[in-house]
Amino acid sequence: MKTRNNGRVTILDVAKRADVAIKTVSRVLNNEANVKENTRARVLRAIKELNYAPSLAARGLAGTKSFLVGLLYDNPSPYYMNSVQVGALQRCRDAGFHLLVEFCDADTKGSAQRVHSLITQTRLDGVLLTPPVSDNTTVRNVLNRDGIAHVVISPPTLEHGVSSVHMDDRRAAFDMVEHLISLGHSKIGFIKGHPQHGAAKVRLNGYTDALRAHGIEYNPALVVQGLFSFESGYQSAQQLLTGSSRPTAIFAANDDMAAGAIAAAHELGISVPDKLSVCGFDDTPVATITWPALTTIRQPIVEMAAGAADLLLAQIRAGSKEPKTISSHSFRHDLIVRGSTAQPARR
Amino acid sequence: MKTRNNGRVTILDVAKRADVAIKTVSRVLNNEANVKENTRARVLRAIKELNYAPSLAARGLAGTKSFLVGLLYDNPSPYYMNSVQVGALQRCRDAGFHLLVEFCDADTKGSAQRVHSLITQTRLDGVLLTPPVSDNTTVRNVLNRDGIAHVVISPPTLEHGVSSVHMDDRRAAFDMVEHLISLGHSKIGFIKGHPQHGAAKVRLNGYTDALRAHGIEYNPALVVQGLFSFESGYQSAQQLLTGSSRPTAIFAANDDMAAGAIAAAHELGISVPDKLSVCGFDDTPVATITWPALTTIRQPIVEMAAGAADLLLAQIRAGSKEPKTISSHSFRHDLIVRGSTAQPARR
DNA sequence: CTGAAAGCGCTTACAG
DNA sequence: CTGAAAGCGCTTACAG
Repeated sequence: MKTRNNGRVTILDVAKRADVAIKTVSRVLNNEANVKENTRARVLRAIKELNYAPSLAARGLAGTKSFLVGLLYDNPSPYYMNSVQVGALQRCRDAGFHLLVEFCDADTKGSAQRVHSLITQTRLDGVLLTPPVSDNTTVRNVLNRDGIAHVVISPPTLEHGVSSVHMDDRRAAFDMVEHLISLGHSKIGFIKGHPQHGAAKVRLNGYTDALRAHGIEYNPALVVQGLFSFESGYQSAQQLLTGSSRPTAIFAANDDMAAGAIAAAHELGISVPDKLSVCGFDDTPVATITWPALTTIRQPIVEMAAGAADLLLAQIRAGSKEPKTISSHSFRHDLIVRGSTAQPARR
Repeated sequence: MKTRNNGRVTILDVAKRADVAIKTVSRVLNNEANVKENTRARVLRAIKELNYAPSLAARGLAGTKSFLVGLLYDNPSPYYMNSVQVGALQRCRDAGFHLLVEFCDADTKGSAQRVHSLITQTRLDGVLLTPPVSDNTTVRNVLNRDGIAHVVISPPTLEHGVSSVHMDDRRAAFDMVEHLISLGHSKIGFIKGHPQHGAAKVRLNGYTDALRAHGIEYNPALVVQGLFSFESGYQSAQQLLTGSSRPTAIFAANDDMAAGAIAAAHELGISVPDKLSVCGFDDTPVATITWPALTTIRQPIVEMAAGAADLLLAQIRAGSKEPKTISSHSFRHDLIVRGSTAQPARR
């Protein structure tokens, strides 16, 4: 009998050594019931002695699970992405799953086709969607059609039938503006996030909510469009600070833009926080790198990603049992006050 | 004949539709020679019509390739890691490979065992090592023993028989110090990188080289230990700036620490660059977020990672043909002068 | 230039 | 509680 096996240790080697059938080894591998304690111990010993690890390809081909989870991303902030990966990776590893990172151009028409190919090729057990892919309904439709478990991280809006982890961005932005108002500010500028990112709009809503709640009239001249980048924050702040109605505080929809606003203030010789308060959103490391350090909203990204992985793994374990296990998990935000906000300068 | 196929499109469906044997479809899939143009076209059409994508698990199990590349990392800077991933991911995708991201604790004894398990489970075709995993000889030994193609990104030292991409860190640090000297500085502080990262030592060597080349005596009081983090840069700079021999310039072994040094200067009321020049290394986005923006060394991380992926994919394609194709690629650095360095203040 | 058969290393579906 | 057989969807090794 010829064989192409390159001396790799297979389930058959383990079975022989433990003097059982391969099916029994398989049972031990998959933690199935109905294995005598003694037999299980013998198999485990053989596995250890042979340094055996089962082939994912074979398991995937024969069974229903690939032990592969996909992480779809597109161009997010490096800090954000890194945190997501750390959180997701840890849970996947603990559960014996591997993480496949795939770039997913949010704009392109071809994304649906590419996600479908990815799934048929790799037989992904589940997929994690990060913003702005979270907003992409085309991709989500493909996932639904192909019956692939998925969890959306920070979806633009909460929907029935969609598993997600999220934070109350609107409330968080509200809290931040209230913080500024409580310091005595009323001319508060706002730099909006990327127009195509769902969370961006919600943060603007929180801003206007807070103004309304405190009887401050909304002034469109104080709201400018940003793109979530340092550069866009810099330009937007410049616009606000050299315009006709100069704010005493600027709230940027993320930390990078807030850092840009601080740079613009430095350049214009406007000292922060004495003459201008600046605050951001997310509490990425950027927030402590600026001078002064940023008052911001802490978003627990690592925990959220870990939570998303937990939800996904639970769905995968449940399999295709009806009803589908849809669940969402909401995370708390925190207002982090640092040196970049203070009372407005006296006249 | 019962079947467990869940209505998935397989190579057999394609073969039937194109009226050929599955072997012929396989040939087309793998771009093998010896297929009549007409036949190939017929098969390709069937593939398109059926929206067929071959199962990686089946290909991996039957053949010699898994189409999976591993990226081993441990705790690097988010910016660095993100850039590496972007560069590697793009090339892998273009070549039809998928990227498996795996955390690899550089310290732990168990890393060898875990890497071996990873390889036997997933049958990775190749592995990319990022610093500080690049320094881990235990992991590299496992890779060699298991005969897995791998490329090391920025290894601590260049070795024969190891494929790598790298930059001349020593020369780059030399250039930076020479820049400071040319501005008129002679009391130049240095903040060292993490003691366990290979590149860190090399940058220190470049610093001492430059001093020697310009007849400036090495002063140990001007060299302090950092950890590549913002916080460690902050503390190290504080130490340098409040010590007995205060430098007129500080060169930090990466941008994060340089940002920390700028923060320390701000806190002590020492203006940058008027009273103190500060410079970093890497040219991450951090370098443009600080105020003033950092003079630094640009390291082409995305290009280096893409180059590493190219080398790895070439090795994989070459297969186990002797002699092993070991090659290294050296990348050029650039000195980027921004606002954080200037002539020293006059007495 | 094309194809029929065996095999990759597991799990599924049964049987006992 | 355990096992023998079939099958997953491909590639390898041949044969023609």
